[in-house]
Amino acid sequence: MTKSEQPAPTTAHKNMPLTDQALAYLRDAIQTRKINAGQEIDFAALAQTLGMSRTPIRESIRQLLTEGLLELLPGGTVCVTQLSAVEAEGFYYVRDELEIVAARAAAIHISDLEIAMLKANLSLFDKTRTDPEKLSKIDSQFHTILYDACNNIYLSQTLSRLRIKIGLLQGRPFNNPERINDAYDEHASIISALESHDPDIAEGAVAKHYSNARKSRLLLL
Amino acid sequence: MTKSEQPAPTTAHKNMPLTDQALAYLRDAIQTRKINAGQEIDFAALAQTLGMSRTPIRESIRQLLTEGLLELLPGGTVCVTQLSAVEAEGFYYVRDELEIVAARAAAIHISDLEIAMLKANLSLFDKTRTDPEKLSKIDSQFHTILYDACNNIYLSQTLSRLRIKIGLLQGRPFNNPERINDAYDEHASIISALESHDPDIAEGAVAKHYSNARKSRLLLL
DNA sequence: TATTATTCAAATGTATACAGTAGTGGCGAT
DNA sequence: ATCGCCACTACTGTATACATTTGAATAATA
Repeated sequence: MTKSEQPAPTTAHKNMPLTDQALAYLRDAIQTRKINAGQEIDFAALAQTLGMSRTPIRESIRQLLTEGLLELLPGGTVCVTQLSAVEAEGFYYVRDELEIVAARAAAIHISDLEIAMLKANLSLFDKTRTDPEKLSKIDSQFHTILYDACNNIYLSQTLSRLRIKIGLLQGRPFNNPERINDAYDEHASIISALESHDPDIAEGAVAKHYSNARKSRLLLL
Repeated sequence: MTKSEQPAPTTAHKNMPLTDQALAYLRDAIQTRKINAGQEIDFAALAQTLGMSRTPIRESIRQLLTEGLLELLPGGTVCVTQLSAVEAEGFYYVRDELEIVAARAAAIHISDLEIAMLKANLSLFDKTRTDPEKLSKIDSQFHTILYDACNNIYLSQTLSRLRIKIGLLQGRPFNNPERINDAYDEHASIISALESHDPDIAEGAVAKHYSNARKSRLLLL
C-alpha cells in the first residue's frame, strides 16, 4: 500500500467513512456560505474536489436532501435550499413555538451541571462581544445546551436541525451591536428563569427572547 | 417536500428510480410491520428480494436512517427503529404540542374546500367503523388534510413524519371500539372548531382529542 | 424566420468489482 | 472444558464501468 498522503482539503479525520467526510464538508460549506443558497451542486466536480468517487457524494447528498439542507430542482439537479419568504416565515413560526415547548421542558429537567454550562457560555458570550462570527457559534451552543436539558432527544434534534436551516437564510443577526447587548441580557434572564425550575417563568423569558429576535429580523428589511 | 416522499406501494410505476422503489417498499414494510421494530436489515438479501443491486438499497436506507425510521446499531448494522418508552414519550410530547400549533394555524388558514374534504373524510370514517385497519388510514388522511391547511410546509412535513414514527410503536388504537366512537366525535368537533376560524376554539378541540388519545394509550398498558 | 429534426455531450442511475474488516467457527494447547 | 489463535467467510465501503436519459446545439425544413 502506497501511503499517498491526500492533501485533505478539509479537516478529514483519517478513519471516517468518506460519506461522512463529504457530509461534514458540505454541511460546513453550506453553513459558512462557501456555497450560496440556490447554487447547484455538481456531483462530479465535488467528487474530484474531495478526492473521492461519486458514490459517497451521492449518499451524503441524499441525506442532506432528506434533512432539507439541499433541495431537488425540477430538472433533477440538486441545489442548496433556498427558502422563499413564506417558507422562511413557516420555519420561524414553528421554531418560536418549539422553543417555548423546549423551555418549559428544560425548566423541569435541567440539571445543575447544565445550568453551570449555560452560565459559562454566557460569560464567554460576554467576552466575545466584538466578534459577530464567533458570537453566532456561542449563541448556537447556548441553545444546544438548552435543548439537551429537555431530556427529549426528538425535540432536541428537531430544534437543532431547524436552527441550522434558519441559519441558511438570515443575515447574521449579531452584526447589530444593539442586538448583542439585548441577546446577552435575554440569555441571562433565560438562565435565571431555568434556575427557578418554573415552566411558566421559563416560557416567559424565552418568548421574550424570540419576540425580540423577531423584531430585530424585521428591522433588517 | 421531497418527491420521493409519497409514492404508494401500489402505484409503483415502472419508471420510478429503483432507490424510490426500495424506499416505498421499506416504508410500507415497516408501517405494516412486515418488518418488526428492532429487526435487522440485510442489504444483500433485500437487494435480491427486490431484484436490484445494493446501491439503490443503500441510498434508500440512508434516507430512512435520516428520517429516523431506521437506526444504526452499535455494530454498524441497521435495524427498524425501536423506541424506548422514554423516547416514545418524547415523541408524543412534541406531537401533542405541535398538533395544537397546527390546529391554531389551520383555524386561520383553512379553506372551504379543505373543510369539505374533512367532512368527506369524516363520513368515510363513519362508514368504516368496523375495519380498524382502514380506519387508521382514514384517520391518517384526516390529519394530513388538517396539516396541509396550516399553509406551513415545514410544520406539515414535520408532523407527518412524526406521525409515521409514532405509528411504529403503538398497538393499533382503533382496535378498541369505544375509541372509534370517541375519535369520530372528536373529529367532528375539530371540524366545526376549524369552521369557526377561531384559533382558541380549534386548540381546545384538538387538545381534547389528544388528551383522550393519551388516556386511551395509557389504558392499553 | 420560425420550427422542427438530428446529433452529440454530459450527467444520472445502476450494476458490478474489489479491498479492507469484522465476525465466526474450528482446532490445538492448557 | 476453557482459552486463545488462526483461517475463512460475509459484509461494508468505495471505485469504476456501463446504459440510459437529458439538454443543448446545430442543421434542416417549411
